[in-house]
Amino acid sequence: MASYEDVMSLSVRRGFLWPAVDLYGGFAGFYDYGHNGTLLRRHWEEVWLEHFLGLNDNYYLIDTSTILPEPPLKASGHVDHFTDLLVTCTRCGESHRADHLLEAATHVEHEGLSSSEVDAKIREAGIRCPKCKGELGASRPFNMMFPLAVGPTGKDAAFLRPETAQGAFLNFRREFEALRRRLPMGLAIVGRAYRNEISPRQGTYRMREFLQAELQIFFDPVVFADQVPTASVADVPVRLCWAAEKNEPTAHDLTSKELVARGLPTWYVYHLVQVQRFYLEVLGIPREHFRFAELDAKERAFYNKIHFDVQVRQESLGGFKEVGGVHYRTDHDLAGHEAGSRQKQAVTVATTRLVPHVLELSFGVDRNVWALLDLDYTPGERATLHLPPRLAPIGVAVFPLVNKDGLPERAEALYGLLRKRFTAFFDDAGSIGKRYARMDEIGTAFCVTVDHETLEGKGVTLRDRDTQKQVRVPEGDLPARLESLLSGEARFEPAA
RNA sequence: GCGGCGGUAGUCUAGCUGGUUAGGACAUGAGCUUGCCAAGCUCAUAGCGCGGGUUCGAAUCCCGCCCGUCGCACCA
Repeated sequence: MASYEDVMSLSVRRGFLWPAVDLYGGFAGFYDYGHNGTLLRRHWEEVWLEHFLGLNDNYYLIDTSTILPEPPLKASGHVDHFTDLLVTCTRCGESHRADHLLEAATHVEHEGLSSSEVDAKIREAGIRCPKCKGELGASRPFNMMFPLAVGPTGKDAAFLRPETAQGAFLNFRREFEALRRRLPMGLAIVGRAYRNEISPRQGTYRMREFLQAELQIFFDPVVFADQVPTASVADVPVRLCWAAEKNEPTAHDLTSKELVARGLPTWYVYHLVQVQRFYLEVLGIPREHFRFAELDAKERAFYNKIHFDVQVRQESLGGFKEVGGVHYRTDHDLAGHEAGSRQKQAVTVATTRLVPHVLELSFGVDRNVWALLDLDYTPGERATLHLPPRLAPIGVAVFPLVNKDGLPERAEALYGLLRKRFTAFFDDAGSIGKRYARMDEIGTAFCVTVDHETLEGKGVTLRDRDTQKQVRVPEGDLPARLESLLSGEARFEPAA
């Protein structure tokens, strides 16, 4: 666990991440990744893809446009739901959401009203500022999406995509054909999304440009439960809290069976287990720092029927914070695009004709990287980033014990060999202890040192980050040994 | 967006009741050392967020902006 200051200091000093454009004073809501941050993030993406595409043979990665014209975003609901009309009090300057004020005063929902209609209704109902009773000014639209002018006239409205998900829905029909009409079908996208956040804060937690990793699973709700091995997870405890407990730092363990008994679909619970496995086993998040958090109907997005957030407790962000979500979007998206595009989205599988439903596994990549930095970093005398070996920016570092007697040349030759298979790093500056310390702080799990015994054919030393223990390994065995250590197949055994 | 607090080398910080060659620690680079965990010595690099104002003189006082942070609002 590390404080916000510790995470930022490490990130800046060691080339993980920092505020974008800080040369010019910074640009709120945007962060850049340095060389180590980029490697860490890429490794996170690799294990994410491996884990989630591995859930089914029919799950694939695609890549789609980050700019979308208005019609699909109208159909998805973003144009209407993503735009709020704000009214500002002429006396105290406080801004309020017009629809909230109207709803509070008239107890009627007011959706999709224009700015002038809202102004008329506010006057009609005689609504004043709830804070100071001052007179309210004219309403103005605030859209969380970034508008763009595309083409020479810029007449056709377009936006930077507010989520990657739409790319999967827009390409559903094409991929369904290309993948030979099978369900379930999974389309994953790892890419950037953009939201004009009112107040971006807390490092990479809330940004205006961010990376999402999402898997949209298209399925037939009638048969999906029989298509996933739900029995295999029946007794697995799932760590979660209910909507009413979300503000408490608590969590319970309920088995999959119990969750199903409470009314969650078996296929939904199965995916909760798979997401939990990713966090606990692949990312190595301590169990007590992980939970799912239920969202009630009021908090859920308009399209979600069942929604649990994935949360990781972080000291730097002050508690459990959302890093992902498991959303049952029903047929909302495909049905919406069917209406918007007037193109049929229903498909026939075997004898059933249906508009597939969608289960969305959605993750904020930057938030995940931040969570790893928070949880895995222990600052102090022996500052160490305890990343899972595979995720570390550098897989293996190679050092000569001293800079004489031909050791540097020998070490460099070994480095040249290893770098073809691993993310390797060579260093001959300063003392050996300092080099180990530097590697500890960026999470390098294994360091290889060439010493005088190496020259006598007695192999090299292999050092483990977390125990600081060493073993001698014949140079020829090194690649295979590192391979199994980095993949997690083998553990470092000082006695071996 | 509103209000409180803040912004000094890469990092952490002293200085902030105006006058300092803006100090330190760590980090970084070069060299000498170095025989396994941030050792030592020598030298070096590098800073007052941006802009304006007050003043003989501004890191220091005032204003605007930017950025950060906490609270409110927002987070479909």
